[in-house]
Amino acid sequence: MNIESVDRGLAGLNPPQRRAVLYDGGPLVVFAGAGSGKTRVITHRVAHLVAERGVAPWNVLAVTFTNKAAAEMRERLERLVGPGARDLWVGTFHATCARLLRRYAKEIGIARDFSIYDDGDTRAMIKRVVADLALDERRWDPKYVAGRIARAKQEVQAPDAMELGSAVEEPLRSIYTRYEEKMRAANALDFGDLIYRMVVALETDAGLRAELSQRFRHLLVDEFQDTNQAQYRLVRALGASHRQLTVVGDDDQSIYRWRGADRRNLLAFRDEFSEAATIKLEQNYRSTQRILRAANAVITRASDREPKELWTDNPEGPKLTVLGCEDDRREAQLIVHAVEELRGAGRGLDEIAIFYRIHAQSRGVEEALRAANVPYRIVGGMRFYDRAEIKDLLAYLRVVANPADDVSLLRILNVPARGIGKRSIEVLLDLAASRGGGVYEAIAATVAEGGAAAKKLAPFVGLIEALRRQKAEGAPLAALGYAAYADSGYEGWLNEQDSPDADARKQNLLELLGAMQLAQEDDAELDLAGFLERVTLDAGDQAEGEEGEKLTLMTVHAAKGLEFPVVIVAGLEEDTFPFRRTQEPLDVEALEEERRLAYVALTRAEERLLLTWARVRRFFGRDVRYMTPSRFLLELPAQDVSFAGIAPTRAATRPSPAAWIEPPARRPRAAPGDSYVDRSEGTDEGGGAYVGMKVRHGKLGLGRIVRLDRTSPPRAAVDFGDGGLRTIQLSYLSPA
DNA sequence: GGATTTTTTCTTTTT
DNA sequence: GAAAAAATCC
Repeated sequence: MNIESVDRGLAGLNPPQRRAVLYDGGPLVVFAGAGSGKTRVITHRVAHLVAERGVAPWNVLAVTFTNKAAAEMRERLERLVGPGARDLWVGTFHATCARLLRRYAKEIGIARDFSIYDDGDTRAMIKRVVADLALDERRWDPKYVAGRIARAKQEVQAPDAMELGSAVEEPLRSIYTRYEEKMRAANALDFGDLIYRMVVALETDAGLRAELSQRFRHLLVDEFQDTNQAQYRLVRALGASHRQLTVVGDDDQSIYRWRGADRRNLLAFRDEFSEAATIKLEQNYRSTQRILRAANAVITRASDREPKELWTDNPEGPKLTVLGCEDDRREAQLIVHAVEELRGAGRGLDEIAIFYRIHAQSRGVEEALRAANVPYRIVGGMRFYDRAEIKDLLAYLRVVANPADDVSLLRILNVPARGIGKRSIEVLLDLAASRGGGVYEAIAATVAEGGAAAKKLAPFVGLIEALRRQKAEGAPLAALGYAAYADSGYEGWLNEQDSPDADARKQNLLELLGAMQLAQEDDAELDLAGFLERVTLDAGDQAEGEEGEKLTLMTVHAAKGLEFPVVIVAGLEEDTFPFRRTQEPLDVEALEEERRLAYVALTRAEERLLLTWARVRRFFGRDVRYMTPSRFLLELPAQDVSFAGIAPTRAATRPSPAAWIEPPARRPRAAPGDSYVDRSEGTDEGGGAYVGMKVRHGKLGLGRIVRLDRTSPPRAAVDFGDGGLRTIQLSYLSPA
């Protein structure tokens, strides 16, 4: 990573960078190409405002998208501005809004101690809503519904304004409505709410708008091409009056369309703030000529981009390497070989990063690295705070902090087991519904009434009450956490199990308690709600083990904003990168985003770039699929690339989709009731199945095959009529 | 009611 | 190949 030797003052800045730092005339748009010193411009601009123009630090708000970016910005600002940097408002959109929502809870009309629901909690809530409304969970899959509600919030659409594809989607609106009611009852906000609620509050309450515009006299937004509608409106509401707005972005690096981001916001901003000045940063300080040419070759094929030409004074550098491998295991091995070679040549492990398109690709590489004893760390992925035991303990704490938090309550009510089973929970839910209150109140009422049910519930109520008392008495965070861990019986439960798995869980929980203690030592003001907010909004990297030089593994998305001397990008195959969901066509917009993502990947590299692909890839540990090289590989400038292993030619192209479909050749030879495939044999190509054949599935009943997939094991898409179209392994089907 | 075994599904990308 | 869901056993 670059060392900033001349970070102080303006000496280290080139003319456009300097203009961006010093600009003093209202709204400013900075188009900042990859590696053009964007963060440096933002931090220097903030420092300039505070040090030279006499702006108070607490009047400056700088917004980023990721916690990583926010942390880096804060760190650099502390170096530039000194202790005053502590009073700057620097944070992600979500964290900033959460902070404001708590501070202005009263004005906005929410309770200050709200819980923040992550995707899992949100889905659990939607599941309950779908059940409440007696809708079919298969049709209204909580994950899908959550996506739709999230999108509505990104577009600032209340339930009655929700956009629907057609009338058959009408239930979505009911689900959304009911969901909002239940969230309010649970005193909970989801990720989308944090922005959405803040926007609505600002747009409807002129007083609040005036106050916050006054507070944030200068507003800077990083990665503006990744803003969605709600975030755009938030920025507008805060900045429209004083117009001291600086937005920085690069339409070529817009990679969050799926999260509602609209890269046209960058252009929309220029229209709306028509007096805005535009400054383009086009000199790249990061990469070699070759790397930049390769990246440019990929991005110039994108359509509809703001014209710009990235250039560099850096040396030509070595050629890129493209490595074709037989299969994914070999790919992982060869990557590890390359890493060891680089190490032998004097590279530190912290100078090397491996990127992949999806997290699932990490496993293979991890195995090879472990086998070779190469230390590594993974950014993102299965996060520490996603582990079941961690979420359990946090759920206890959330119930303590927010009595109305039903989702957390239901999570832990019977964990560890207290004899409160499905039936009892149903009764409690009914009781809560009929009393019109929360589940906890229903439990308390049941206990007060006495009787058989009360016997099992009373200790639980006692536990929660005791914890609440400790919290009210000002117990330190870690003490509260330990009390929840020990007194809930969780500790004893794990002790009983005496398995390696239980030991690992104990270890994780102790780590969480340690983290609580550290967090409070760091910030004495931090209360329980604040801690819970932090762990929800900043899932953090997996717990850092022992220190030391480590190789970094992450998705390309996680890599945005970072740079490494050596970058290895794995899995450059069609359908892997560019990614395509099985059976879904890759639409033009999605492909464009994959292209920008590839551009992001390539532009992370300073000196060396190794791109790998595998001809065969295994999925789900079993499926085998034949891959073809990514189109992005084929687009690289030949003079800048050296090829190793299997050559990536178009000739290696996959058989056309038609060839994938088994021709309707043989008639079924099996008698009804037989299975087509011996279930111990995963290699059978599909026996006598053919398109159009009638089949029976144990659960789904009768259906007709509409497509055969020559995967291993073979699968078929089967139309079950009312049951819908499903893709199922042939081994689960029998002739009908 | 709860624990244990088996079956089934699941893979973008993140706050 | 792991996590979630379902089925089965105690």
